[in-house]
Order: sequence, then structure tokens, then C-alpha cells
Amino acid sequence: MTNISDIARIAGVSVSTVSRVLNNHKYVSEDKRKIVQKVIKEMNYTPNKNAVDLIRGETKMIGVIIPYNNNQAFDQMLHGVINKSVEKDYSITVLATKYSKEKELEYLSMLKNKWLDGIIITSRANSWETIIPYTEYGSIVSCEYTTHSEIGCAYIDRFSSYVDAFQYLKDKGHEKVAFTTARGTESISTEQTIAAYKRVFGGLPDEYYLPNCFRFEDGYYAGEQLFGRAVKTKPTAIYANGDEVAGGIYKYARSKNMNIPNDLAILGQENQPIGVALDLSSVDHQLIKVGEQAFELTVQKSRRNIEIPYKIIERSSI
Amino acid sequence: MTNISDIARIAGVSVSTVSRVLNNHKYVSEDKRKIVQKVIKEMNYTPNKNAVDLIRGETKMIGVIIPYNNNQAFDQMLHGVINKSVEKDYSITVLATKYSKEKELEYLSMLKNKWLDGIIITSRANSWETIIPYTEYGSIVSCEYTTHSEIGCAYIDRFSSYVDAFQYLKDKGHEKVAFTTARGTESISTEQTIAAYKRVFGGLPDEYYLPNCFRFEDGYYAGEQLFGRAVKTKPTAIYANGDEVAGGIYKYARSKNMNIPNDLAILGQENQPIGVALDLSSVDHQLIKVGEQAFELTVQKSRRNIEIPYKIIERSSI
DNA sequence: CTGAAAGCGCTAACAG
DNA sequence: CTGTTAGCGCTTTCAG
Repeated sequence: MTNISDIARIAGVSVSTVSRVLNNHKYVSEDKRKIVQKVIKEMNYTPNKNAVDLIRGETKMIGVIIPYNNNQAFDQMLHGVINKSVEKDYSITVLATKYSKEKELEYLSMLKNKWLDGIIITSRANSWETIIPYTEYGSIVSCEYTTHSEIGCAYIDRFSSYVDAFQYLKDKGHEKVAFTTARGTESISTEQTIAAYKRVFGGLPDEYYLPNCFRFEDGYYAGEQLFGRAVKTKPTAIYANGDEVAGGIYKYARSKNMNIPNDLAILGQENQPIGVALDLSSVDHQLIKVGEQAFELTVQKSRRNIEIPYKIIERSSI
Repeated sequence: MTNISDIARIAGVSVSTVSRVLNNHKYVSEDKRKIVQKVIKEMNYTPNKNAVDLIRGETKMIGVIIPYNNNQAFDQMLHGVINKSVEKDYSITVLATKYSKEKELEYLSMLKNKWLDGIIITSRANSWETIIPYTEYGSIVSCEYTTHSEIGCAYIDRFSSYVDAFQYLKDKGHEKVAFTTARGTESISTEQTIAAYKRVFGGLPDEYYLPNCFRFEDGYYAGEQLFGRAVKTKPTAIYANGDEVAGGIYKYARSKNMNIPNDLAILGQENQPIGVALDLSSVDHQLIKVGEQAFELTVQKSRRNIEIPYKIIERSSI
């Protein structure tokens, strides 16, 4: 491993001069700069990033906390982050938690030990109170709205979005509406969905709320639950927490020869390929943009709150 | 930022002793170990990873080179890598190249500057000859078969897979078969598809070969190309390079009221949700397993070649 | 069992 | 413009 002093010795200059040309400082004579560059090239030398980071105290590396690494929604945000990072010469490290509080804390402390310059939280397991102390060590930005002034966020107004979605369904004549969510009531997003539902429809029949839906199969199973079992009044519409889940529901409905949208209207989320394939209406939360914005906030160490707009994409499933 | 000597001073021991308890060395008296641990906890101290990595010469960090960060196939391999990395306490950094040779080289030199312990190449832009010199600085493993002894690989026998797929179509009575690929003939995978095609069908009519297909829309466009324009003999079957692309083709065909599989048989790849939604047959290359194996090889610094089996999933589209 | 001291490879005053 | 030198925070001989 050739290092900076090898280069200095061979080039017949001091390490500082080598360091200067490495970092494009001025005040290096053309002669020396030339020769140093020549030696660097000849020796195929690259500075050791650990040493540089150690002394500089920053790594140009940002971590993205995602609960699951195989979920379309989190993937979209991750993609947004990666998109921007390529331009800005940052590296992105994927931090999967499976919603483990310990794991999440472990990742957060990567800020403390100077491994990461910043962290983007797409979805969290711990309370803000336990997360906030870590902002002392690096920039933390959230993809979920928060009023805590220590945390920047690029967010979608989920409550409004859910209200709009349910209202849209209601306007289309649906009064019996079911919905799926990923996690249960430990999730803010689920809480907001429920609140939005109640706002639009008044009460919420237990059987219309189907948690634990992540993937296609979960949607299919949700269909079975809703129509195969003892649900008193069958819903006429369902709002799924993603197009993949919506796809599973669609599949189930078609397997029972139900007509979409006449027998069952389906509204998905995130405007994914499976949705366009099946011609499913979807509310597009523009998660890629969320990721992109989150990245920008992180590198700028900004604590601003930026709202990303959503839009309902109307197709034939409603 | 409290550091190791702060801890040492407060605990009334030397830095070496602190270092020893940090690294679970034996030969530390219970008394001192206790007090050091107490101080560490009180001070909320975490070792600086840069300093540790600098002196150890390793980072427990692995990079994954992917051309695009929004392509289902690469995502699957990435997910496999991440799955395993969580267990093994490694961090994964995503390295998107867009097939730029320069960018790829830049990433490769992260091995040289001790930033990454290893690199997994899901798809490469440079020749093996230019990549191999970097194996001197860290473990490089490929997700594509290679005989170069310096490189380990977790691969699928693509040529056999393509031959099987085309033969399967032929056995089902299809003689006029078109296919899509991601890149053009600069890609080994495309070359293999073409070779497999010729092996099974003899020649390859130009118009049956449709490159530059990545996403749903590309599949739709491929359908337009094939059926909307002056293709002399319409194909009766098409082998798509992914279920998303297959989905686009399906969508196009249905928009023209074609019957699947009678008017057009469709075979996809990777067994993705969109494929099960549309009931598309698919050859599953088990890319997640490829990623998992690639990870194992990388941390073991192994140069073995491990073949991952594929399987054709029969559904109603053929 | 413990501490002093020598680095790991680099940057940034500081003094010429 | 250039070199000397003192660290960054940690691990690891090497002597006790």
C-alpha cells in the first residue's frame, strides 16, 4: 500500500506539498505540482479515505433507515435518495431495521462514531424523544412529518391524502369501504388512515380494517378475509396501502368472478407498474421525490419541513 | 466528542486498558474492566469508526455495483445482499454506475483507498481485464459467470436458461418467437440470448430482436413495434427480459384485443408480482439467492463459482 | 495484568 | 511557495 509519504519521497517534496496538490490548494509551484501528479499516476496512488475522514471528521456518507428492504414504498424513497447521491458524490448506506428499536439505535450511533454524516429515516421504530439526542452528532431528516425543530423532513400530508382518497371513494357512491394498512395501530400512518376514515365515514366497522398487508399475497388474503368469511355487509370499495396489495385484492376478486369496479372498486397507492398493468386507480405519493428532497435536506443540514404533493390517478378500477 | 483517552483518564487507567475492554481482550482485571465499562456508559462513549478502520485496515463495508437503481432485477440482487448483511453485521453501500466505465472504476478504487472491504458486481461496464487488477485491494465477486480465477461468482447459467426458455416455447408449438433484452449486443446477457435463440430456432430475423427494454413502458412500446409496424410475419410468442416488460407487452396486446396466449404467448422473467397479477409464465432466476450467495462469497473472500438454479413457472400466458 | 509509546495515513497550522 | 511538526482516535507491540 503506497501512501502519501512514499509519494513525497519519490517526488522529492514534502508530504504537505503532496497533500496540497491532492486537495487542489493554490500556492504550489507548477513544477512541483506536475512532478507530484506524475508520481501519483505512476504509483497508481489513491489517498486512504479512512485517514482523510478521520482528520476531516466527515465521511460524505449518508445512511437510509428502512424497516424492510423489500417493500416497494421504502424502495422508492431509497431510489430517490440514491438518484441524488450519485450527482452529489455522496455514498448511501442501506440500514434495514425490521422495526427493531435496538437495531435502529445502533444505526443512529453511527452518527456518533463518525461513520455517517447524516441519516434519513423513512420510517422509525423509536420515539422522537429517543432519536433527537442523536441530532447532536449529525443531520437527521425524516420522511414523515414532524414538528420537532431538530429534525428536517420531506413529507407527504398523509392525513389529507387519506381523507381525499376516502372522500373520492365516497363521492363515487361508495359507503361501504374497507382498507388495508401495513402495520397496526403502532404505526402513525395507520392511525392517520383510521382517523381519516372516521372523518369521512363516521364510524369504522372493525371488519373493514385489515392490517399487516405488505405484498401481493397479503392483498389476496385480505380479499379472502373480506369476502370469504363472515363479514356482515360486504364492502363495495377498498383502499389498499400500495398497488401490489391492490393487485392481490384484484386477483382475488377476479378469481371469484367479481367485476371491477362494479362489484368492487379498488384504489391503490404509489402508482406502480402492477397498477398500470391492472389499470388500477392509485394515489401517487411521489415517494421518489420524497427521497430526493430528504437527501437534499440531509446534505444541507437543513431542518426545514418540505411537503411533497400527492395526486390521485384515475383509472378504470373505480 | 469524548475519545478513548478521556475515558482512560476518567477511569484512571491507560488507553490500552480501555482498548482492551473495548475489544474484549482477556488479561484485564475484573475491577478495571468494571470501572472502564461504567465510565464508557456514563460518558455515552462510542469508538470512532474511522480511527478503528484506519488502524485495522478494514471497514466491514461492502459495495454493490448496480447499473441502475430502479431496475427490478438489480434490486432483487441488492435485496439478497442486504438480507445477509444484516445478520453478519456488515454495511452495504449502493454504487450506481449507469454503465459508465469511469464511474465504475471510481467505485472500484474505493477498494484501493480502503473504504470498502469488498465489491459485488451485479453487472459491469468495464472488461474483466481492467477490473482484475483491483482484486489486489479487496475481494471482488461477480453475479455473472466468469472463469477468471481472481473473481468469485454466484451466477445463473444464463445460456442454458435461455435455451430452455426458447425450447419450451418451441415445444409449445411456437416457431415465430420474438424477444426483448435490456441492453444491446455490448451486453453478454444479450449475446447469450441471441446465441440461445439461434441454437433453438436456427436463424434470427432482425425484427424479432428488441433491445433497450427495461420497464413496463418499454414492453408496451415493444408490442407496438412488433404489431403496429411493418413486421412481415407476426410472432406468436415473445420472451421478455423481465416480468415488468412482459406486463407492458401484455397490456399492449390486450389493448389490441389480442387473446393471451392464443394470439400471443408471453414468457417473462424473475417471477415478480406483476407477473403473478397478470398470470404470466416466468422463468425465475432466483436473483435474491444470487445476491445472498454473492454476499457470502465476498465476506469469505472466496473465489468459488456457485451456480444458482433457475426454474420455469408455468402460468396461463403460454 | 498494565502502561508507554509507536504508529495507521493524512491534514493543517506554523515558521520560514 | 515549501517543509516541519503536531495531531485525528485508536490498536498493538514491548517492557515491565
